Amino acid sequence: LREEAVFMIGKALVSHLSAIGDLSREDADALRGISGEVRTLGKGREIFRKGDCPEVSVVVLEGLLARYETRADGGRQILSFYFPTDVPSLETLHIDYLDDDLGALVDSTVGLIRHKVLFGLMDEQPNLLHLIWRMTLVQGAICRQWMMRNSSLPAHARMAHLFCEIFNRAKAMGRSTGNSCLLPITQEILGNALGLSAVHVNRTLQVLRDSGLVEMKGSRLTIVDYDQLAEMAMFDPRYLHNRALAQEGPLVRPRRRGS
Amino acid sequence: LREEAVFMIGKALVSHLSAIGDLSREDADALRGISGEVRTLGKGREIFRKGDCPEVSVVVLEGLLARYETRADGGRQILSFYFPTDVPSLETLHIDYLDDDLGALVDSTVGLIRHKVLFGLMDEQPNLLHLIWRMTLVQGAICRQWMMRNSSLPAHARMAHLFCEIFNRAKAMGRSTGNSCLLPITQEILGNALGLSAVHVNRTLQVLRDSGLVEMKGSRLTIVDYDQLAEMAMFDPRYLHNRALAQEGPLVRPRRRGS
DNA sequence: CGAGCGCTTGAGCTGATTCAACAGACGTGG
DNA sequence: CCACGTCTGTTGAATCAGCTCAAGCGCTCG
Repeated sequence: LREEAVFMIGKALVSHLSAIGDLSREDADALRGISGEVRTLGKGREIFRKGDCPEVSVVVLEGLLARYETRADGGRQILSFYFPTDVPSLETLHIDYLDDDLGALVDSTVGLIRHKVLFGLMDEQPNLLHLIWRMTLVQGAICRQWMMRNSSLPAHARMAHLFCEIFNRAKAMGRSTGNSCLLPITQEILGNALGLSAVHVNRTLQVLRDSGLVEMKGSRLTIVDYDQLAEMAMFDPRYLHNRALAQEGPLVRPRRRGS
Repeated sequence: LREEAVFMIGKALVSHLSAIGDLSREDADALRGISGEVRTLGKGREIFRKGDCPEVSVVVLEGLLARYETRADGGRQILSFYFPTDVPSLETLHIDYLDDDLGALVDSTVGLIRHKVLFGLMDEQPNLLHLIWRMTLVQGAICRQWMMRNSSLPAHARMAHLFCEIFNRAKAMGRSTGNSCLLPITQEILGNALGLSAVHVNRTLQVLRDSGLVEMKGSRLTIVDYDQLAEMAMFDPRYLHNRALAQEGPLVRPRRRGS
């Protein structure tokens, strides 16, 4: 089982990188040859803390991680979500120390790859270096959208935008089922990401639900009316720089659900 | 004059990169050998637009650029400021197209370096590749702070935080004079960055001014009481990953982690 | 001199917050 | 198996931070 899990690290990287760029056969083989430690993380556990200087990078295999900053008053701001195949903490390859915490929002399993291994890989396959660099840049693009969203959209559009992003990311990684995907977070956590109070998240969510735009129950997010949701959020998936989403047209609207 | 200006491109890069990492003599010489086009940009002019796919990277030599997104309702969100020696649009090295606009907030002069030149440089000096990559990651760290700030700080702390960042960045690049630095922006632009209305920027600024924390007149920002300002903003300059600022703040030794 | 831009001020409004209470689901231990 | 605490979601009421609208002021520049 654990043996098998090790292969998951390479697989996750292959699937993530080929979604944002061209992966040659050799590149893919090299990635699949990666070995690393597989670790399970209990809900709420942190894997890196502000100030850490890790020698490994993390690949999410299952579950959900988040990067967040805890404020003095106890509140926290979530800076990004990491779903399976995402690679948080890539910046530790080139940066002296971490600015914020990285933790599991639910029970999760992650792969740890030593930087040494990654550097070796990138030395031999320059194309992989470009793709990994690109991955960090895509994360930057996502971060800018979060900032735009949290700074200048009203609550309902803010929430709609995040839902669109999450669903699109899930879909792009083959992790959506029809018009729904996993999203195992509480309303409070949603608030931490959106910069809203838990109470207001609750009320805003009700509006979206009652307008027939989304459902959110259990740990599953269901997009009932994507077009309207995307319009409300002014959502344009191109910032995700994901090939599976690239054709979604120059304006806000994707073709048809379930295409 | 223009001949001289060309050298500025290399100089700017040397000074910026050596502030965030170790630059060998050869690295520095290679950078100083860079040639590129120098261009002046009138206030309000854009150099890149959303959707562009430029073949050059920009180095700010003089003035102030910003990356911003214009919303449907006409409002805009500024996503980052670029002061002299900053390199916006680095992500175009590895990404298919730009997500937002890049424009000059005041009359500015920039250097344009062809990607080909940069790639050649990074091929020959791997250390430069690492440093340039790191530069993109530092920009990511700054972006996350902006998100934190705009999502979860009240107006006065938000403004204080931005002022601290701007002053620290200026100081780190040797562009501060005593406790002041250039900041040629209107209150409206400040609002575009902070996600606040111009009116509220005005009132908030008055509070900071009347409390004896900052002055802002002409195009100059003066930090009257840095300590109090930084405390109000919970500002910790380490996210700038700049060596000149490393010793500031309550020092926590970076821990080594991972195995 | 007038025009325009940026700053300032006031008044009223609204979106979001806080505080507080309660209901349902879940899991744990007795 | 039930009793209990905990965690999540829901609701109401009061409050407040920040917004909009609107007017006026003081530059600077043509």
